[in-house]
Amino acid sequence: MEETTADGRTVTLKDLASELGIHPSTVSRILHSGSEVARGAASVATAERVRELARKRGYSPDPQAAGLRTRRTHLMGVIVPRLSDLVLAIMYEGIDEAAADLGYSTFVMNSRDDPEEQRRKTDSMLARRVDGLIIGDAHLDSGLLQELAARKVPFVLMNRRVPGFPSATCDDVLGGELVADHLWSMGHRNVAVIAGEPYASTAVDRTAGFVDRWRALGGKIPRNAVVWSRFDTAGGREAAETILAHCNPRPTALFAVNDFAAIGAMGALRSHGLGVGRDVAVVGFNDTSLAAELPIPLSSVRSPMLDIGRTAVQLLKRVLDGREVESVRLKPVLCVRESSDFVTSV
Amino acid sequence: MEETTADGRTVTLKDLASELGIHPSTVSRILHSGSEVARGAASVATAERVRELARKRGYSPDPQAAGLRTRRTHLMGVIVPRLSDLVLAIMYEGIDEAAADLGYSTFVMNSRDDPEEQRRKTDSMLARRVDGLIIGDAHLDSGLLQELAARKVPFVLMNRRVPGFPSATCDDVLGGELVADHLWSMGHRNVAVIAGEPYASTAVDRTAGFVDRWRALGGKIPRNAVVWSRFDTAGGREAAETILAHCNPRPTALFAVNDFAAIGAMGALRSHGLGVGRDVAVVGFNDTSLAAELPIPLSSVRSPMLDIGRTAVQLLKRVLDGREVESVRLKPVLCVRESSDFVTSV
DNA sequence: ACGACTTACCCAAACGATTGGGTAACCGAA
DNA sequence: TTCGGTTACCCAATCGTTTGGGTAAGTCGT
Repeated sequence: MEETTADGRTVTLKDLASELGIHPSTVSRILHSGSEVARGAASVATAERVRELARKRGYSPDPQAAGLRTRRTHLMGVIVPRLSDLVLAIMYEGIDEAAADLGYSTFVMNSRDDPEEQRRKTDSMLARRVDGLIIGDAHLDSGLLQELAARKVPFVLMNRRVPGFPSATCDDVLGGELVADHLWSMGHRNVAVIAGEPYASTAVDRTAGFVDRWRALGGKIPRNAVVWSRFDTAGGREAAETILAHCNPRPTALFAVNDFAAIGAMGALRSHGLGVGRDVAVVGFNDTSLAAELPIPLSSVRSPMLDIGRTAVQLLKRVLDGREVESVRLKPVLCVRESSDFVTSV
Repeated sequence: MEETTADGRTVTLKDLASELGIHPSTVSRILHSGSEVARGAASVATAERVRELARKRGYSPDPQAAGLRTRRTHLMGVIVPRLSDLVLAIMYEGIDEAAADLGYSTFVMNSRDDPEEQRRKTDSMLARRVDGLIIGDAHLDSGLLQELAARKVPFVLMNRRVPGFPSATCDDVLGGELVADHLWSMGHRNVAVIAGEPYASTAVDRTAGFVDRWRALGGKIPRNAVVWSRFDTAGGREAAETILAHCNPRPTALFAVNDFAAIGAMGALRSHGLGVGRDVAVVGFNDTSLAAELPIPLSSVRSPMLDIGRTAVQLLKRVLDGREVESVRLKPVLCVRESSDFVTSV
């Protein structure tokens, strides 16, 4: 409601207090705590009058003033590589929802995966006095996290993990293993991986899970069959071109650690006259809403993106409450579709 | 940098002042205004000493305290249907960037296009004391905007417009016209429109632009060839199914007011054994990064999403400065690709 | 030598909420 | 009667900045 007084100002505690002829602190105590502190602070009758008036005048506390006094803003800062990455956008929706449930609001900023920008945005968040940070763009090789920890900034990681820090992620290793099992069982023996950016644990873990399981099954993966790439469509296309140019014999299956890269790869295959889901199998990761809707539906590892976001919020809340936290790895599920649903013979 | 004092608190104006043996207000005046107010407030030498110490101690002003005093938060609230809609995510990137340039931070919230939720999020933003709102989910039939205007809340619209309020949008009517011209010139005479949600000006304007121009060219569009739908892939698929089921003769071209709906439509066509870009032309809208990368590249109207976001910020800034604002409609460009790049005969 | 300016500061009151520490009034028990 | 304990409040300081209004000291003009 957020009403204003006759003269246009927003309603304050003092307004309520003077209208009822009681002291602002009493009003604060009544409105502040559900009932615990209120009990003992005022009579039931007064409490009711206060609450009634607050509702009537549409009082809403000023978070600036409260924050100034209490030194907490009830704000969580979220840093992601880019919100136009569907995966991060969905995680953010989970965050937004879970944070609202806990009475927190969230700030998001894009770092474009640029270390310089990560620093700037982090500082910008801290200048805004966020209570804590959810970092969705952690690089495995960056010192930023150590610094933050040294400065005792409360934070948790999301999406990507870094050993030694609490994080909410998908079990990416397992995801890679699921794909290895699937492709192996469909008869593929000659595969390649579009591996993503080597600074991101998502890329590294998915690739490692796949490669290690593949070898455990008795398969071989030559060094040049693992191609690091950007996470977007163009990156996937380029990686696929590289694979087609250098791998001999040509792989019968591609695992891209990201749906967008997979879509790019499908485009490249098609340009080379290869039938996706017939000549070459393609499997992506994340099962974004597009995967199932593509002209040739894309097999993909479904990661619980909303839950990852929600979990990150819960972890950060625990950190803010000074409790112990442990990293959470949520289980993915493989969704097999037309793009890899054919048996090939050795 | 955001440093802390020996005892772990963050550095305040008072800390700087007492270390230099001057009054906090003097420090404030020096740090506050670039040079205008500083001139006359302190000697050049003192000013330099203050700035030097501020840098050394990593002083950053507390926005809570400043906001409490000045009654402005330097916060812009942004409300979008959903950030997982790539179009809105990109506009938000434009906002984020432009707002940062002006010294503002932004809050985003998802309303899921639900009127109830729009109210809740708006209130939540105002409770946070944002200086103004950028509304990206305006419904043509909602009273919310009138209420906000009556309450003198500073706001501008983005993405969707509503007559009577300032907005930053794509010239959607023009976009629709471009598609009509294109399809007509390729020889199509029998077309259908996947029109989107009727409460969104984007959908209405694009459809109107297309239909009006089509008729102006001498074409006909039966009533059942315009199908309202959701904006996502599934919505596009359903709408295409409806069109295929009810339109006789079958259209040779489909215009979807949104790339995702277009992708869904391509899926539906394919399931019916129709070749996109051979039997049926498909044109989408927004030219999201996917359009060009699809197995069959999708023709699409490119809308300047980043600029729309940036413009919205500039408009809101003008409103906050108490200046006059006029709505801005940015020009789109048609990108023709394989999905509609064939000539058909009548 | 006197007033008028200017320079370079200081003072104190806000902004709105929170919170540790009162205290007056009343009740019941010893 | 006195004391302890409640109940139902009030008081005042505090968070970190900002800002309107001082004022003492120095400069300049006459």
